[in-house]
Amino acid sequence: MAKLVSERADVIPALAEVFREYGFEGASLSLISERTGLGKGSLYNFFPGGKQEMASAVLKEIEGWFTTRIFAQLQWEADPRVAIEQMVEAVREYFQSGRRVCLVGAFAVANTRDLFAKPVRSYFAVWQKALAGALARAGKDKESADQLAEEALASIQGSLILARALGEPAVFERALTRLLISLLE
Amino acid sequence: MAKLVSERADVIPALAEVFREYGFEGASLSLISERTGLGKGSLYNFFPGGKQEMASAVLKEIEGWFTTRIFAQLQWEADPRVAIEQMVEAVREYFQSGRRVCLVGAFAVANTRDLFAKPVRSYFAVWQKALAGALARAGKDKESADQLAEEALASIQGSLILARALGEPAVFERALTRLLISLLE
DNA sequence: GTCTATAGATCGATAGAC
DNA sequence: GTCTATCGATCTATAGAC
Repeated sequence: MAKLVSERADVIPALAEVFREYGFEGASLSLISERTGLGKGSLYNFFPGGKQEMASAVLKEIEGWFTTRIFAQLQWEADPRVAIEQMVEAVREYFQSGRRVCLVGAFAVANTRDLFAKPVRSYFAVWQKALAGALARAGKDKESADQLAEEALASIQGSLILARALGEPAVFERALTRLLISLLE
Repeated sequence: MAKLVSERADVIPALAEVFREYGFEGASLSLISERTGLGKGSLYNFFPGGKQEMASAVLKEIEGWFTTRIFAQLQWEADPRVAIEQMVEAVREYFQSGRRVCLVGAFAVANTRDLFAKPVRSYFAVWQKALAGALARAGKDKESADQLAEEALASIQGSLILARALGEPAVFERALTRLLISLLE
C-alpha cells in the first residue's frame, strides 16, 4: 500500500484542480501531465477515453462528494435545520470561502456544455430536490420549499461569479450568511 | 451607405454571439470567419490585435449597451422605482428570458479571466453601484441598498447558470419576478 | 505500466496576390 | 480592403521502446 500515485482515483483531485483553473479546453494534456506528474501514456492508461473521460471522472467524484457530504444529510438527518446548517458550512468549505470556482457551473455555460449536460443537470437537480425536501420537513409548504431551494442554488452560483469578477471573496461569504438566515427563518 | 458589413462596428454583434456560444478559446478564427462572413485578412484589418481585440471590442459594446439601457436610467431617471422596473425588463430582454448566457459572467470564471479582468470587474462594479444608488433614492438606507444590489446581481447570474444547467429558462424568469418584488418592496 | 517521440489535425496569425 | 495560402506552434491522441 502507501503508493503515492498508482491508482486512477489518486490523480482525480489534481485533475479537478486543473479543470477548475483552466476549464475543459484550457486544460491541455501537457498541463495535465505536468500537474499530475504522469506521462501521457499513463494518463491514457487510466483514462482510455482521453480528456473527456478525465473530466467525466472529475464530475463523478464531485457528485460523490456532494452526495456524501450534503445531499445525504439533507435527506436523512433527523433534524432538517441541522442538515441545512451543515450544508452551508460544507459549501463554504468546499468553495474555499469564494476563492474556488464551481466546475459544474462553469461546465454549464461553457461551449462544451452538451458534452457534460447530463451530469451537470443531475448535480443541480438532485441538490435542489434534496434541499427542498429538507425545507419541507422543516415546515415549509411544498411550493415555497421548491422556490427557496432554487433561489439558494442560484445565490450560491451567482455569488461565486460575482466574488470572482469583483475579486472580493467576501461577496460569497455574505451570500452564505444571508442564505443561512433565509433558509432557517 | 446601406453597406452590409463594411465597418468594424457591423461585425461586433456576430462576434458577440460566437463568443457567447463558444467562449473565448472555443471561438476559433475559422469559426469567427465563417459566422461573420469575413476572411481572416479582413478580420485582422478591423482588429489588428487579433482575437483578444475582438473580445475586448465585444465587451466594450456590451458595456455600452448596459450603460445606455440600464445604468443611465438607474442614475438619472426621476423615479428610481420606474428605473428598477425598466432594468428588470431590459435584463429579461437582453438574456432572452434565460436562453442567452452572460458573456461577462462566463469570462469571469474562465481561464482567460485575467485577460479581461478589468472590464469584467468594471461591468459588475458599475452596475452594483448604479442599482444601489437607485435603491437609496427609493428610500433604502445605504447599507441595505448596497446589499440588495449585490444580491440582485448574484441572483441574475446564478439563475442564468441554473436555467442553463437544468435546461429550464423558466428558472431565470422566476428569479426576475422575485427580484422585481424584492427590489420594490 | 510508464515513458518519449511523433503523427495528424487545428490553432492564431501573417504574407502577398489582386 | 479582402481574399487564399501557409507559417510555426500547439493541440489530442497514439505507437513503440523499455
